[in-house]
Amino acid sequence: MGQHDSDRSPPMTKRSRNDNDPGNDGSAKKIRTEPDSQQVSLSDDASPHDHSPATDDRQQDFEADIAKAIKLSMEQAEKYHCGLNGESSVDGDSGSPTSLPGRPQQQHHCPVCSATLVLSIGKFEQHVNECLDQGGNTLSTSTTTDKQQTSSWKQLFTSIPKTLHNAFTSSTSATTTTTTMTRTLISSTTSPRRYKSMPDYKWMKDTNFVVDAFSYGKIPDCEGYFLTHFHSDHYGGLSKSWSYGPIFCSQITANLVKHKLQVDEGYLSVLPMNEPTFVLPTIKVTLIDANHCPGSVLFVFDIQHSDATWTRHLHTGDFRANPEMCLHPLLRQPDNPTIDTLYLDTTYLNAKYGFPAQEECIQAACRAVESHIGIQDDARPKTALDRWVGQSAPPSPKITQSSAFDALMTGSKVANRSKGLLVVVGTYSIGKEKVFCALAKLLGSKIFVTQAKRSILRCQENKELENLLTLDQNEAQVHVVPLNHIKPENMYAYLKSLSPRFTSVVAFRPTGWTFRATKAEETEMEIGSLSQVTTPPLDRRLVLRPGHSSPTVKIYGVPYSEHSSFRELASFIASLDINHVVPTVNNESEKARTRMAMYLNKWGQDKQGKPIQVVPYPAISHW
DNA sequence: GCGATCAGTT
DNA sequence: CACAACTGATCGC
Repeated sequence: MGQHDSDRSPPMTKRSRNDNDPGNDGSAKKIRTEPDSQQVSLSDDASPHDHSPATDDRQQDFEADIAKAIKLSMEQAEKYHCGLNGESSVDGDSGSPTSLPGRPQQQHHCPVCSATLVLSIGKFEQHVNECLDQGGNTLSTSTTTDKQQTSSWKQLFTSIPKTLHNAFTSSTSATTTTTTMTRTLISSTTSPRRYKSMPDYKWMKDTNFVVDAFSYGKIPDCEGYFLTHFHSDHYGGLSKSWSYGPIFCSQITANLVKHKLQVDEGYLSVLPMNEPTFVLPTIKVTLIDANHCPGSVLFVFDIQHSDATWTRHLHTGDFRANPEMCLHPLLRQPDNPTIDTLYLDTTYLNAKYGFPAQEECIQAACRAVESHIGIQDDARPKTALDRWVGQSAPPSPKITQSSAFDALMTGSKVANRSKGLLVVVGTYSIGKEKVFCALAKLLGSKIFVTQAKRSILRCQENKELENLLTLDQNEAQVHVVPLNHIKPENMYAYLKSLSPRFTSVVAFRPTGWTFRATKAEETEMEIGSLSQVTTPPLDRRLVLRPGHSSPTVKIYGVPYSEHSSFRELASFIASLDINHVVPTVNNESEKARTRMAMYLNKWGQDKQGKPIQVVPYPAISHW
């Protein structure tokens, strides 16, 4: 996102950054029972959630206008910042935050009160801020003086929670809109950090818990911070100075948080896997493996109400959906309660994202390595088979023959033939372990990692994995390096540094976006019914093609994703009983939101009146 | 010098 | 160009 960095804390401020953190929208409510305004209903009583194209377009214009206006306001507010606490303003640099003299007046739409206003940008900002301050209950079009604007900013970041609380308890659709809008505006990319507020979907409904929300400072009334997994875009804001409340997560994630961020152990509350655990007298939480990265979990929240009834919500964090999850004793239908609200990882909730199962990718990577072992064999006379294998895009039946051929060779012979071949796998700090483990197994090799990487892997408490690791580059034919190191120049240099132990290198970049559905597949997915979308493709063969290829260096992208594909998301939704879905990814774009709502509504309709059963699968590990 | 954040990169 | 997630640079304190 193109962030503009025009906003710095004024030097004289006495408030700490955290004090400035608004943590505002919606944060002051008690138990939340309002439906999130962005959720999509999958239930029979599916209330249409106003996503007509016309509305969206206008909405988009509003947001764009407002984002601009807000940015300007922020800059102006910045100048006043010293006065925000009601302390005497420091004179000097503040200057006059005028309404930009010389600007023509133009028509604007206030996103809060919906009024159409003909005002200069500066005056318009004042109006919007006033509206925001009042929780959207004003229809006033009056402008404010500069001084009033100052106090209006103070209010926005200190008093809004109360305002919104009131708004929430009075529960009108207008205030719901306001809440969402407030969030949208303030968290827009043009806003300075300390004004960032938390999106609604971070609150777990019917609780005072938040999920993956560490970058908003202290969140008022928040009783617990849940962390789904250890990736920086989810733990962002966590550091050793964390003191805002208990963090609930898996053992592996807790290990990583301790090791990498030095968060005080006292704040870490490890929950067991697969075992409903009371975190409050009326709330139990179950962790289920999310199939994303080590330690990643789904959170099942079961909440008991005062009338002794229970409500269930499921937060997927980041996840790669598979049949195993839907067959989990605590999720499978019909043995378990309906999921009222599903907080869904919608990263790839778009028909253009179709990619193979992880197993298929790993197989394909293994076949690629096998083909290079063939090429490496200078001693062996060239056969027709070798010539096939040596082609850059060998037809897959011949690949199969190659695998069969290699399988016939004795272990030592394979090892000998591949001795000078180095296999490099790129990873982020955690994740993609299955890829390098499978390759190491194929080659009967250990895995080279740096010390730093080893201590990260040790957080998984997996002795089998640890025993495969080595710190000696020469001892392992499989090397794990940071993903962004895998580019041609680096690989040539790396190979040279390891000469003469290794003579060629095959490198893999496992990443989700290498692969795209064909246009035809995309169209079918786009318009297909739920059962059509969940139907697997007939041809699931995957042949990797190197993105870079020379006699000594080959680099392959592998469509190895740790997020669900479009088809898997559809399969997951089809396999469970769900009332509502709240997307947790791609929410910033109106276009994406509309698109996601469209799919979810359609699928919801397709499910009507049909019994819930797990979508047929070729293996329990994938659809 | 440390912590936080953003732009750039694959 | 898609995306997620990381690194390095830069800023403020």
